[in-house]
Amino acid sequence: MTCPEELDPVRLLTPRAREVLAAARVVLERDGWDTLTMRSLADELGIAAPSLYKHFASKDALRTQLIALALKEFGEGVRPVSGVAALVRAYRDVAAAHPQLYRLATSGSLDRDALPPGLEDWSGSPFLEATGDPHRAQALWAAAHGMVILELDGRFPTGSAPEATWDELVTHFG
Amino acid sequence: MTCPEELDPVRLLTPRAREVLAAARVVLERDGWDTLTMRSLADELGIAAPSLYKHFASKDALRTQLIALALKEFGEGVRPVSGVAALVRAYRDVAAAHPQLYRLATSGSLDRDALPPGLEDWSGSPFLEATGDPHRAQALWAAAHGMVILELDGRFPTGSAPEATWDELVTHFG
DNA sequence: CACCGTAGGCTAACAACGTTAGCCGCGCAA
DNA sequence: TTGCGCGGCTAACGTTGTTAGCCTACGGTG
Repeated sequence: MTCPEELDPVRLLTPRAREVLAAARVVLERDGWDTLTMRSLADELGIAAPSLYKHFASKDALRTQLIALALKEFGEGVRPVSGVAALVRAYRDVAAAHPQLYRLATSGSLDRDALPPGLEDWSGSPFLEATGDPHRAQALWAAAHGMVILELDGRFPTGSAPEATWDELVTHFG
Repeated sequence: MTCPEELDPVRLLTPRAREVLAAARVVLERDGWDTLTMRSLADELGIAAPSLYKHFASKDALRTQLIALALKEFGEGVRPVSGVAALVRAYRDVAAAHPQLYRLATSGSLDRDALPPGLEDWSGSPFLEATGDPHRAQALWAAAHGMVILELDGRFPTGSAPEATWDELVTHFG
């Protein structure tokens, strides 16, 4: 399932800006957000750091575009899906495939005004479809996110969450 | 319920270091972690920034001590408690009372070697007591954390999670 | 053809950040 | 008295995000 075109965040970017964004993705996933420096990103592109500001107003604006990209891709990666178990499984997998992007997209503040209107809702709608109820959807999403982010941050004693813990979650919401 | 003395992270600190830590708490809750600067913290104490390094080896070491403090206090704030509903309620309240400290303590990497051994387990044990099963405990904790952190970061459309969403969570795990 | 705006680079520089080096004064114990 | 350690200080470094100002190539328009 692919994202409706009017929600595609890349749509409004100039071609060169898309290349910058793509490079930022690579560096992000390789180094993490805090280690992604305007200079290191510029190096990746073979240009000087200040040149980046021809394409993005600030590092934070770049972050917002990366988040928008993530919402699109995660939304696509989790759709189509039927049933809570499959949704949770897909959510988990898509996060594990791009851990740094996931963390960036789901942690800290979010500049909603800079996002294509409707993208955030579209990205989360599979949870609504799987549960049939808005509050159940929110609760399931929060639970799945909690599992993923704690696992990403190595907060479980075993390092990653045991399969049985995931099963527990699915059981309660299934 | 109070934390066993041998788990108290403040125990090993010099008196002056405790004052620095207390000031850091104030500044953290007021400004947030990224805006807490070695210089701003020093200002709060009326000293110069480099002097802080007489008490903590780095900003990250300071962060670790704040996290240890948080584990202790959150563990205390949530105990004694009986039943899933009451635990979730207490968890939510204690996080809402110190949002910045909560975010700091539960996000990003954790230097376990610098924590009093057993503190992390002790802090999480109420979930084990309330559920009676390790995996259920982990799942419930992850779900509660997901709710709290998404709410703190303003990720719910309504700003904060509706009461009904919390009820949903409690219902499924109750 | 001459013109000019725009896209996209560049260097130099700034302020703020975490951090280090090196120095100094006080108080207490041998 | 001497020494030492605790807890301050200033000066400075490298790195960060960011700004200012300049230059070049190119694509359309008079």
